[in-house]
Amino acid sequence: MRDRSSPGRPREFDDTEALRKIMTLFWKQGFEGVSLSQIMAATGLQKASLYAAFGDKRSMYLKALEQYHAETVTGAARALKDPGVLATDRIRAFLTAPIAAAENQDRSGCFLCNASADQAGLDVQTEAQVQRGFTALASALETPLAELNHALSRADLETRAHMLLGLYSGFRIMARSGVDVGKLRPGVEVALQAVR
Amino acid sequence: MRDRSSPGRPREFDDTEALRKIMTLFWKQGFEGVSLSQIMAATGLQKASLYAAFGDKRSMYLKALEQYHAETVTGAARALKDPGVLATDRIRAFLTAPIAAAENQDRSGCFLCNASADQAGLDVQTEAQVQRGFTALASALETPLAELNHALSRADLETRAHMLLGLYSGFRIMARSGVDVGKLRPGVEVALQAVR
DNA sequence: TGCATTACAGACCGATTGGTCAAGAATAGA
DNA sequence: TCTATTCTTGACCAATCGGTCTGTAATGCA
Repeated sequence: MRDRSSPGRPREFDDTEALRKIMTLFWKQGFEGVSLSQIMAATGLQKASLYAAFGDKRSMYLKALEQYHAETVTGAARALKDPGVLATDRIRAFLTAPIAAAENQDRSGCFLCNASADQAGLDVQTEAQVQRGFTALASALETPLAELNHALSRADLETRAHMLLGLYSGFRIMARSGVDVGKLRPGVEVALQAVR
Repeated sequence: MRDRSSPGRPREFDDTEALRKIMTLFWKQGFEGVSLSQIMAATGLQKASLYAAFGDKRSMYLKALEQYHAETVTGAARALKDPGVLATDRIRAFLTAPIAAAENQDRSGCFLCNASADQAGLDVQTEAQVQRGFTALASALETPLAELNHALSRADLETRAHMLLGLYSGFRIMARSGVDVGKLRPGVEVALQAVR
C-alpha cells in the first residue's frame, strides 16, 4: 500500500493480512452487520490506523471485495481453466464446493453471492464489483464446457456457463440457511449431464 | 392480531398492511440495513405502536418473513402444483420469474434468498424460517416434476427439485447484482431438458 | 543531531441506534 | 356517566454508530 522506504514512521501491520480479517467479517455478517468496533477487535488496529490505510467503512468493504476477487474468484477461475484436470471434474469440483464447505461446518458461503444479496442493489460500486466477479466465473466456466462438447456454439457455451453459475450461487445461498446439503449433491450430476 | 371487540381504544391501522410495508423494507435492505426510523416513515406509525403490535426489531423481521411465507412462498408453491397448467409451463414460470422481475426493473429478488444470505447464519429463528420456505418450494417442485416423468423415483424427484430450487435461488441472487438477465433465460430451457 | 514525515494510541465528536415511558385519547362494558 | 383497558403521541434514554483530532512515537534524510 505504501513504499517500503518512504519517510516517516513505518506501518506496524501487514495491510493484506488486516484486509483479509476485514473481509472475513463483511463476508459473514454483511456490510451493515459489521461495526468499526468489530473491525478494530478483529484486526487489533485503532480506528485512525484503519482509516489511514483503507479509508472509510464503505471503502473497506469495497477493498475487501477486491481482495476476494483477487484471491478466491481468480483462484476458482484458474481451477476451472486448468488443463491438467478433466473438464467434467473441474465443473464438478466447482459445483461441489458449496456442498463440501457446508459439510465442513463452513456456513460463510460465497462473499460475491452474499454481497450481491446484501449491497449490490444499494451501492453502485459494489454492484460493479459483484458483476465483475460473476462475469469472471461465467467466462471461466466456458472453458471446460467447450472441452466437454466441441459442438457447442459460443451462445450455447454462454447459456450453459450462466446456468451453472446460477446453480452454484443458489447452492451457496441455500447452504447458508443450513438446509441438508446432502440433498444438493446428486443435483450436480444431473446438471453435468445437462451440459454435456 | 387482536379481537375486534376487545376493551380499550381500537387500533387505528391495519396490522397486515403495516407488516407488508415492513416486509418490503427488510426484503430490499436486509435486517441491519433497516432502521426503526425508516420503519416509522414507511408505516406512518410511532415506535410505541410498532413495538406494541409486532415486538422488537428482530420480531418484526421474523413476522415479515412469516408474511412472505404465507403470501409469496405459499402462492408460488400453489402455482407449481396447479393441475390446470402444463407441468413444463409451471416449472418454466417458476424459473423465469427472477428474470421477468429483473427485466421489469424489480431488483428486490427473493426475500427468502436474501434472508438466507443476510441473517440465516446469524439467527436461529430466521434460519428455521428460511429452511421452512426452501423446503416448501422444493416439495412443491416435485409435483410438476413427477408429471413430467412418471418413471422418476422419490429420490430422483427430490434431487431434481433441489437442483431447480438452487437454480432459482441463484438466478434471484445474480439478478440482484444487475447482471444482464437475458443471458439467464436460455438456461431455463437447458434445465427443463435436464429434468424431463 | 535536528527536521520533515508518517503512524500510533485513545480521547473526543455529533448523530443515530434500538428501545422505553408518561400522559392523554378513544373505546367497551357496567 | 364512570371505570377499566388499550392505543397514540412524542419526549426521553443509554449505548453505539461512523468518523475526526490531538499529542506523541518512530522512522529517513540532511
